[in-house]
Amino acid sequence: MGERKPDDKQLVLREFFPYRLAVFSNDVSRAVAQLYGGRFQLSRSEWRVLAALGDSSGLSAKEIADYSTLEKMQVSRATSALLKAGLIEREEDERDRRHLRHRLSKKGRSLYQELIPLVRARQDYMLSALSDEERTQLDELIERIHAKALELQQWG
Amino acid sequence: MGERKPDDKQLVLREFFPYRLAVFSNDVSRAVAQLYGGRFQLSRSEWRVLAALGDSSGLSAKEIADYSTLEKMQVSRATSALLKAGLIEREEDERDRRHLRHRLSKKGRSLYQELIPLVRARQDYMLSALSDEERTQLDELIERIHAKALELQQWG
DNA sequence: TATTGTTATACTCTATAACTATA
DNA sequence: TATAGTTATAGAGTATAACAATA
Repeated sequence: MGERKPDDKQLVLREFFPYRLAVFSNDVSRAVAQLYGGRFQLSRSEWRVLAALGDSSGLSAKEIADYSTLEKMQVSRATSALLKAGLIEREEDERDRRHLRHRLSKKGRSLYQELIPLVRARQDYMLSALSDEERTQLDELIERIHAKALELQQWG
Repeated sequence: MGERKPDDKQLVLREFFPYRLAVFSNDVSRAVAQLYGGRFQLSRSEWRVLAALGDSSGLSAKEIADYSTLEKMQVSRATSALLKAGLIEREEDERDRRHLRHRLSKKGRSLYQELIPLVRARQDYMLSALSDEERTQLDELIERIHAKALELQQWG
C-alpha cells in the first residue's frame, strides 16, 4: 500500500490496522451520536440503555449491561439520568427484590420511536456503499478478527 | 442473523452496525493498549505521538496532530508527559520560532524499538484470521463506508 | 457467602475557548 | 490578522473497588 517497505522495526501509523479501525469507528459513531447527542441530548450510555429497553422491556440493570456491553456502573449512571429525565420507569422485582425492572415511560417510548428511524436511516446510508453480498462478507471478516482480538485480550 | 424481521420502528442493538463496530474496535484497541499501557505505561495519545515521531522525526506539534488524528491540545498534553518521562526532546525551529521540532530521545528510541515488534505481532496475529485477498477487500469496504460516514458528519 | 445495584475515586478522552508568542 | 502552541474547564468514558441490601 505504500512507498515504504514494512519491516519489524518501523510502523507507519496510518497503515496500522488498530489505528485505522479506531479512526473509522469513531467517525461512524460520531455520525450517529450527532443524532442522539444533538437534539435529544443523550450520552452514548444513555442511548444504549434506551435502545436496550426499546427492544426488550423489563430488563434488570445487569441484563441491560449484558445487552449493551456497558459496565453495571455505567448502566447505573445512565438509568439515574434517564429516570431524572422521565424517559424510563422502574420497580422492584417482587420475586427477588435485588432486581430492578426497567421500562420506557410514555415519554421515553415516544422519543425512541422518533429517534430509531433517523438512526436507522444513517446506518442504511453508510451501508449503502456496499452490496448485500459485501455486507455479509464484511460481517464475517470482522467476526474472524474479533475472535482473535478477544483471544489476545484474555491472554493479557 | 435473526429471529426478528428488521423494521423501521425497532432496533436490535447487537445487529446495529455502528454499535457492532464500536465493540469490535474497542476490543482490537484494548488488545494493543495492553502492550503500551501495561508495561510501558503510555496513554493512547502518548502512544500515537511516540509512533508519529518514531516514523518521522522533527515534526511540529501541528504535524504530529495531523499524523495521528489527535487534537493539538491532546498533542500538547502528550508531549508534556513524554518530555517529563524523558522519552522525547524538542527545540524551537530557527526559521519560525512558533514551531517546536520534536524527536525521540535515546531512551524514547529504545522504547520504540522494543515496543514496535510486539505491537506489530499483535496486529499480525489478529489479521492472520484473513487471507491477503480478504485483507485488501476489508480495507476497501471500510474505506467506502468511511467516506459515507464523513459525509454524514459534515452535514451535521 | 454470593449477587444486584449504588457510590467513590481517579485517570483518560473529547470539545470549546481563552490566552501567549510569534509571524 | 493569522498561526503555533499552552492552559483551563467541563462533560463523558473507563476501571477498580468499597459498600448496602437481598438472597
